[in-house]
Amino acid sequence: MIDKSFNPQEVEERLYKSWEESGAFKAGAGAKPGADSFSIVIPPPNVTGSLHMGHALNNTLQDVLTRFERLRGKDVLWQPGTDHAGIATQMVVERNIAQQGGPTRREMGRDKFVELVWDWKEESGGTITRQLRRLGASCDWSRERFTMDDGLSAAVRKVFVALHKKDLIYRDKRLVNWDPKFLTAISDLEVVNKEVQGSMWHFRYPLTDGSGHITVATTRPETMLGDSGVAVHPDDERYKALIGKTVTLPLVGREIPIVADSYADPEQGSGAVKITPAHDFNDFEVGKRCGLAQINILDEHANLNDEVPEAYRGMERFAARKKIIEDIDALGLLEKVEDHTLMVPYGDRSDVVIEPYLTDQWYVDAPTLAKPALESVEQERTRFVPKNWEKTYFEWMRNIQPWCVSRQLWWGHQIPAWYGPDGTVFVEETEDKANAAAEAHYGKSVELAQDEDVLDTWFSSALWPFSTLGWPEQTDELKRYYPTSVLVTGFDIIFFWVARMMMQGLEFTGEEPFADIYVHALVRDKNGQKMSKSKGNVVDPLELIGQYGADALRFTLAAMAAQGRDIKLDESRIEGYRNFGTKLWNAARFCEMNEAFPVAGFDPAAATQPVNRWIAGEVARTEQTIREALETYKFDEAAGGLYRFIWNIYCDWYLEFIKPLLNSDDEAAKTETKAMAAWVLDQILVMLHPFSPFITEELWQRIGEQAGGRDTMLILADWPSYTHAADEAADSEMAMVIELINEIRSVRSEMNVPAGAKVPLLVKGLSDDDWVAVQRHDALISRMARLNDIASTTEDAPKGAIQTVAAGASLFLPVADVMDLGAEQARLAKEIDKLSGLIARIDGKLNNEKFIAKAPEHVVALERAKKVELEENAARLKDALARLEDVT
RNA sequence: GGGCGAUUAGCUCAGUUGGUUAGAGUGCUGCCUUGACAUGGCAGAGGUCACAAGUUCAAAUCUUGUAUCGCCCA
Repeated sequence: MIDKSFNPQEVEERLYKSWEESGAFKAGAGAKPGADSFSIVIPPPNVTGSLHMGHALNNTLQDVLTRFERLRGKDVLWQPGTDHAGIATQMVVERNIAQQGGPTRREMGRDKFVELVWDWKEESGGTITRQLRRLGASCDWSRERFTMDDGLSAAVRKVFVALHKKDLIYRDKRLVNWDPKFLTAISDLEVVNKEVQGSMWHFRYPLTDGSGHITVATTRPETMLGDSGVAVHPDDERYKALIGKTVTLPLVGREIPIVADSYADPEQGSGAVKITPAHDFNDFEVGKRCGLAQINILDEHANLNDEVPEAYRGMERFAARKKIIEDIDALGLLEKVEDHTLMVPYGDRSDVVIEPYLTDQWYVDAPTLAKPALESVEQERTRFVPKNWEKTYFEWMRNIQPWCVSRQLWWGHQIPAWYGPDGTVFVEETEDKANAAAEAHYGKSVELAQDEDVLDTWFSSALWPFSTLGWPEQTDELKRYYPTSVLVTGFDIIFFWVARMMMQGLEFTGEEPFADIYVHALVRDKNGQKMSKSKGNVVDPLELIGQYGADALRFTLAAMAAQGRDIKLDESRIEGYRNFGTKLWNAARFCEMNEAFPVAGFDPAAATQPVNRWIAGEVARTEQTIREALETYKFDEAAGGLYRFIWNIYCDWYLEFIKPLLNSDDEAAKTETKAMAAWVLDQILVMLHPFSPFITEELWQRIGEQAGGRDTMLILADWPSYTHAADEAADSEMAMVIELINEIRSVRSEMNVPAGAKVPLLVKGLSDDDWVAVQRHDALISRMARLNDIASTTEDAPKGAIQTVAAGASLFLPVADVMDLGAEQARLAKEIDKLSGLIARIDGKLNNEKFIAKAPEHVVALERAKKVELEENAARLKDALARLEDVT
């Protein structure tokens, strides 16, 4: 006997284990011979990560697709894994060591430190994959990959070398975003610009010829020590005469030129701008155009270096700012200070102010690689869903900058570049090859030193769709599963990851890495705020799983995943969908109690009972809805369709309809009905399984135990394919029955007929066919509308009868003893009023010549038919009201 | 400044190519311990579809503008 309610905690772990151990998650499990492949690579979470709502949504949707396609018999691979998250991981391990009072990473040295990171990874790196299991993710864990695995590392080296040989990777001295906390370069995407209240300082720079001064305005006074010029707009009349003169830089004494460059904005500040090419991205460009010196005044910690006057050397950048302002002021050169709002770059992980910093770094020629990646989407070989995200992609790809891929970290793929004694660089996949190349170059063997830097984590993530399948080896998996079917991801990493996978995939495999890119929403809290630790509004998906079960959380996320819209998660929705699970559970219990178990070889098309023919048609309709919705990534429609079918059709109507049949003496009808009830339940379990795998599998197995066993676990069962269509006669018959019951229930409730009281029903004016149907369904109508008799009449309503209309007929409920005449009059009047309003509206249309002339015929016909029906109903009710008034 | 999106019931959200009496969940009200389910059943109240103008026989839906909010990129 099935328990009274579903207990997720009890079954989730057990079922997950049995799925995984049985091999059901493995690539190709349950595939039909010759089946098409369906593959997804997981967006690899950081190995340091733990499951947040975004992951929960992202992986729920992937799992829905994966399970759906697996049920459909495709050759499915959901490829899981994690990335090594360079800075984040290094940071975590450094912090751990510091907390235990251990040496710093520099004290222990690179090899020892990297070893400790690996130890940490082995011990703690599995958190998020364990959490994905709790969510029910059916990925092929036997193929789990890590971006620093040997195979993936080999792929990284191969790609680096190949790009280098094609000059698509090169070393260059440029300004980078320098993180002075982590002492590494970071990419533009890892910088967050924050608006802060600062000041605009106006400094006077004396002209070297003593003829006065020029005032420059700056938000970063400390950089003036590195100034190598002053720029004014070439058309700015105020300064035209000064172009070509020089100023003597205060505090430093350096003589620097005044140059003309349209970068200087006459409207901003004083219209003259100091130029510090080594410490500002715009100034760098101006400096190049005007031939100004690049003077680096900072060290890697962003303290002032030896390029500045002795008084400032070694000072921290913000302390230096303060002192410089004071010193300029003391010289009488501080003209004024204004309040100013400005954008300041911060490191997204370090949260310190980022310095533009002049260093040697490795760059990927992204502009070149971007071209084919752009065409792929333009020519729709890869499609964004929803489509509007392609604009974001285009925008980024068309303005893409060289990608700085070197990082001054120890945790990551060390760059496969070796330097000879004279600095000549040898880029090769292995040290041996580098040595050989060096020997060929120098004519003798020399000592080489490998580049100390590692690659940006996204460099290896960009290879994920093919490196995880074994590339550069031409493996079977690569042939079967690449290109992948769909990438499921959030829009926040379109730049970081999607664009880069497109570029590398095309460059190295010649094919787009995925056919579709489904971009899902961001999960926000119920007030629409982005969840973040600092705001403290983070909802932990694991807590929700503990509270409501994984199925409820998954169903909620899928039901709310409408395209192009963020998800504001309200816990009451999860509760509602948990209840939905309970509802299904009890429907299964009902079937069990009535010994409605699946019958082998049952053919729904052969059913004879109208209720059964009707529900079989509803099942087919539902299947079509779900399938089409999932094929177009409309997860919300699929979930909604299932919800409505299961609760509002199967439970609310079908199971109620069949109760009299199950208790009848008609053995044939009983047998058919039991088999149908069980068959529909099985269909439900299969179709709901992608969304709520645990409860459906549990029911599948429990029902199976009592029905002589199942051929397979639900996870590997077959998605239905029906040969029968809806039976229109059965549909309209049951629709008529439903209409009658609804109308009687409604009118009873409105007239306060006690819920327990059974009353007789008289029907007048029903068509012959409908009357036959009513008689056929006498038992269930009586039960559901709480009637003790149903009879046909040609007479007017008896005294004291409630009157209403449905199915084109008049319905009389003689309840003289409980009838409140006044209330009945009021009810009828209100009803007539409502109908009159509707009729007037239709008349408005039908009396409009233009409507008749221009609207399509079927629309006009529909309005006419509606009018006739409404008028009939109104006439009946008016009649009823008139007779009531006679009585009073 | 550029781009994208949102505004529909108290709250969270659906609403296909214009034609429905504008829906669901949750909350609210009334009734019901009716043999699957009170994590439930039945019935009900609740909406000028942000605002304005336009296109159309017909607008929640299309166009333009306004307001408010959000995100991304400068």
